[in-house]
This record gives sequence, C-alpha cells and structure tokens, in this order.
Amino acid sequence: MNVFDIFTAHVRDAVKALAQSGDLASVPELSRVVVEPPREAGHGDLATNAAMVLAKEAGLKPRDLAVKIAAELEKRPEIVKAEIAGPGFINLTLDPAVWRDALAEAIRSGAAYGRGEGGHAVNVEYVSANPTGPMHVGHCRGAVFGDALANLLAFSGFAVTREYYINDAGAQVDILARSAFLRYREALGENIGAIPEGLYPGDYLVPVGKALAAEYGNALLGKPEAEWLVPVRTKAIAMMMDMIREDLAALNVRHDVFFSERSLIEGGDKVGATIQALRADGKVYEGRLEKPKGAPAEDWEDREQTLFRATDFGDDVDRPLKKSDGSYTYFASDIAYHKSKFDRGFRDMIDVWGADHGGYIKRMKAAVTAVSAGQAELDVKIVQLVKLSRAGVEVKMSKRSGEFVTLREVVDEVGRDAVRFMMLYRKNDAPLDFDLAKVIEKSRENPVFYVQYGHARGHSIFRNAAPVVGELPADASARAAHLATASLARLDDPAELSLMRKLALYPRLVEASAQAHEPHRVAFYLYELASEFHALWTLGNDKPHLRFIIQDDRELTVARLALVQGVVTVIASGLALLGVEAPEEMR
RNA sequence: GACCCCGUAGCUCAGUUGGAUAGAGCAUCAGCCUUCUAAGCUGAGGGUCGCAGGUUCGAAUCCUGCCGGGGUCGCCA
Repeated sequence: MNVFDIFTAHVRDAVKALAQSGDLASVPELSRVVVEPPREAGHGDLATNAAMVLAKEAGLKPRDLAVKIAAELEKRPEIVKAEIAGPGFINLTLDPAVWRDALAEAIRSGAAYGRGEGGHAVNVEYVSANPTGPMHVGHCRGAVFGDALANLLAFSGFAVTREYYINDAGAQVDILARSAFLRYREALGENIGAIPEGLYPGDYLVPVGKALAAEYGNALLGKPEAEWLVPVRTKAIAMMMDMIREDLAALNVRHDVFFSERSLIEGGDKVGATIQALRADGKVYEGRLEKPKGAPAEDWEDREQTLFRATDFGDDVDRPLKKSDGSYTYFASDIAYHKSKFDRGFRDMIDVWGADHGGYIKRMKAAVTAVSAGQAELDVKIVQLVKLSRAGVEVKMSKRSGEFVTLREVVDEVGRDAVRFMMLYRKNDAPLDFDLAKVIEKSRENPVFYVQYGHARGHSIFRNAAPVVGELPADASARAAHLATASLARLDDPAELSLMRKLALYPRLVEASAQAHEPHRVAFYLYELASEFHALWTLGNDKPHLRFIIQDDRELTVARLALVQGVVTVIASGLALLGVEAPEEMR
C-alpha cells in the first residue's frame, strides 16, 4: 500500500464515519473519491476531490460537505491540517513523518519497492518482424516498447509471456528462399550477376548461400524448385531468425516464446479448424464484398469468398479468410494464432504493431472476441514511425534497394541505453524524431545521460562520505540495511521533503503506467526525479548546510545518505524497467 | 469516399484516465564553479491547448461537427 492508497482509504473512512454519526443520510458511492498529489506545492501534501464528487448524492454544497469531511480527517494525528480550497478541494498537510516512513519503506524494500502482486496472465506480442532480413530501425521502437511494457507488467505482478510471431508461412518466405538459392549458386562459383527485381538483394543472404553449399554441396543444383524450395526455405528462415535474435539481444530485448505461423498449418490444420468452429457459430460465411471506394484496385475481381463476420463486432466490413488461390489470408492464420493464445489460458492479450497496421486493429479485436466467446480482451498498441536523422539531416531509407539502416548499426553507433531510453521518452502513438548526433551528446538535452548521471552522482556521494560515516557496503541491499537505521527525523528541509514526496509517488506511478500500458510515463518520471535530485545537490553550493555530507555531523550525514539511497533505489528500479543500465560512475 | 492516429510556448514534447493559476527541455536573455562530478543549478520572457458547439460544480482531457497533418482500405505481412 502506498501513501496515496492509504489516505484514499482514510478519506473514505471519514465519509463512512459521517454516515454513521448521522451527518450523512447514507454512505454514498465512494469509487470516484481519489487522493492525489496537488499540482501546486502551496496546496499541501495531498488533495482529495471527495466533497465535489459526493456533494450531489449527499444533497449538500461541495464546500459544506468539505467542511464536515475535513473536520473528520483532522481527527487523525498524521493529518496536521485539512483546508478547503477552490470549488471544494480538501488539501491535507501531513506530519512529515509520513514521508519519512515512505522513504524508510523504499530503502527497506530496495529493488522490490513499487512491485505489485496478484496480477493475472498477460500475453505481450511484439516485434514479430518477417524473417526475411535483419531488423531495421523501424522495428526498433516496437521491440523496445514491447520489452519495456512487458517489464512493467511483470513488475506490477502480472504473469507475463513475451511472444514473437514468426511469419514463416506466406509468400514472402518463398521469395526469401529463391533469393537464398541464388546465393547458393553464387557460393558454388556461379556468376549470378545482378539480383533480379522482386528478390531480396541484401548481401546478408551470402552466408546463407554458403551454408547451403556447405550442407548440400551441388546436390540441389539444376533441380526443379519444388525439390529445393522447402529445405532452402527452412535453412534461410532458421538463419534469419538467428540473426534477428542476435539483433534483439544487442538491444537487450528477449522473448519467451517464438511462435511459428507455419506450425498452425503443418501437423494439423489449426487455421482450418478455427474457421470451421467460427462457421459453426455463424461467424464465417461465403459471400461477396463491395469493391473498396477510393483505393486503386484495378485488378479487383468480384467473387464469392470466405468471410469473417467482423461487422458483428464493430468492424466496418467483413474480412476475407482465403485468397483467390485457395490459401489462407494472413488474417486467417492470425485468428488461429490468437485462438492459440486463448487456448493457452490468456484472457488478456497485448499486441504491439507498427503504425501501418492501424487499419487492422478492429478486425483483430473482433476476431479475439469471436474466438474467445467474449472472454478475452486484446489491446493493440501502435508505435508510430521513427524519423531518423543525423545532426538535423534526414537519413533516407529505401527498402526496395536493400539500403536501410539496420537496428544493429544504430545500436553500435549510439549505444543500447541511449536507443532504448529515447524510444521510450515519447508516447508510443506519437511520431519520433531520432537524431543520431544528438542522442550521443552528453548534455541535459539528452535525458538518458541526465538520469543515469543522477544515479552515478548518488554513488559518488556514497564514496565521498566514507571519511564521515565510514566505508559503506558496496552491495545495494547491505548498504540499504545499513542506512535504514538512520534518524530520518533530521531530514526536515522543504527541498528534502519534496524529494521524499517524489519518491513516494513511484509505486503509484508504476501501477498507473502498467494499467495504461504506457511505459513512457516511467521515463518522464525518472527525468523529473533526477532533476529534483540534481537541484538539491546544487543547492548545497549556495547553502553548505544542505550538502549531503556534513563533516562534523555524522547522524545528519547518515540521514541524508538514506535519502540518496532512496533516490538511487528508485532510479535503478525505473531504469531496469526501461532496460537501461544504471551506472555507479560516469567519467 | 470510409476508418484509425495526431493537432498544447518559436522548436521537440509531457500533462497523474475530468480537477485548482496548463508544465518541461531546446532556443533567447540574465546569473552561479578555490566546494559532495558544471555531464550540474537559479531566474526572466514566451499560450485563443486547431476551430465551433455540447455534457457538469469543473474540459487540453469525454461527446458531436468542421479545419489541417499522417496512416490504412480483398488475393502483402
């Protein structure tokens, strides 16, 4: 329970007490009552909207009700003052001991501070890039976002499964196979000339050709495609996935499950079975679609086809499940895939997609509702495009020519931490400008270094404090245990209390971020926390009595080190959620 | 034509799920290093929250309609 939960309960108890004593006719609906940190520092420690939310039901004016609630709240010893302000806010001023207790709890809990428990199973699917080449920067954002979201949910107590859907069944992987076969002939000494239009030209397929040559010698040469397609495709996909896994590892992104699309068809047609089940349910039928308006569709052919009744679930049109050649559409396998998630016990699914898939959301949500009989819910998070530039000049990328900036190149150039933090220092559905030159700048303009430096500075203080308090344990939990005994009552400066309030906010922030599926909030919070910490540090320049290390006052120094420990604990925790290192020294 | 996302300070963006006088960085201007890391800090100026209605004690936030930018629209994934 964090401070805000505790005081929300106190406010609700106060209202119940009013009902008990007859000041209110009955106990009103309390769910909308919240306790929040006030925006203005001058408004005390906490504010509640209780009187405004409950006034109507209580038949009182907000301010009149506020007077009653405030009087009730002031009976609590930890509430020093309950003032009524504005339209009926109740601003609470707390005994500073509340914040000191919160700090003590943060230090005691260490890495577990802010952790939640009791969440259900959640499936998070992210990246899911085609296994036809290396990851490029476009994939990067989804990878980092999905990974951080999974971290956040796991920390909040959910049982998270991180999943990657391998699109290894469509026409794309056949093209991959043909491209790889060309490289195979090349590896055997043939001059293949320019790569024909329509095949993948990238030289990342050269090693695949060599591997095939090593494995098969010239056994596949001159054979019809039907004989070599499957083994070449299998080998190429395996090697592409190895490459992708390495790329992801370079970004510190990992998955628990790599789910093969092909596995839904081979060894028992699960796609067909899913369609049959939906058909039995009346959700699939044979019918015709209207030609889409406005879109260029010269080869449009009006034909009867197998359709999913997506319009029953809020989609705009019904969606085809079979191509004209009789094979399944991507959507059909995707339905079976999400059915598999449901069958594996997930009632809560999150998909992370690129912006160009936005038009796909309604039908996928519809499908999840249909295959789960309404028991499962899908949230689709769209990550917007990344505009890559260098010192303000846009870096052009052309997929067709095979000239694109790979994820690996970016990570090698600017570092994993910078990539991850910058990708998360923006709301997922807002476009992102990523400037390779700015991201490696070591300045305030670069929030990565700013936050990491906050952590490093905390450890610098620990190192420098040795002459006053003796050598501190290097191990975080041992040091925390050592500092937990500090007399926190010595921390009474407004700036120190303000920092303690900020730390007390962390558990609430984690909870809200996880619930909203918005890891960027953690990044912004860390920036604010670091900012407040840097400010307090520099305050010591003008006011020496506020420095963390006070030569002739060991007790006060230990108390302030405890505050630093709180800051370091939360920064390290938050950075871990984002998958960013928390260095102890930066030089 | 339809659907989805976005529109907040000169620029890049937050805004605690409907709260009080809308915030931060950059840029501009004025300051702070014999001191625990200046990779830092303090202050100033800067706003019709795209526009117009609506919902209510209260709207940048929710609803409707416009305007502008981006994305998508059967047989790619």
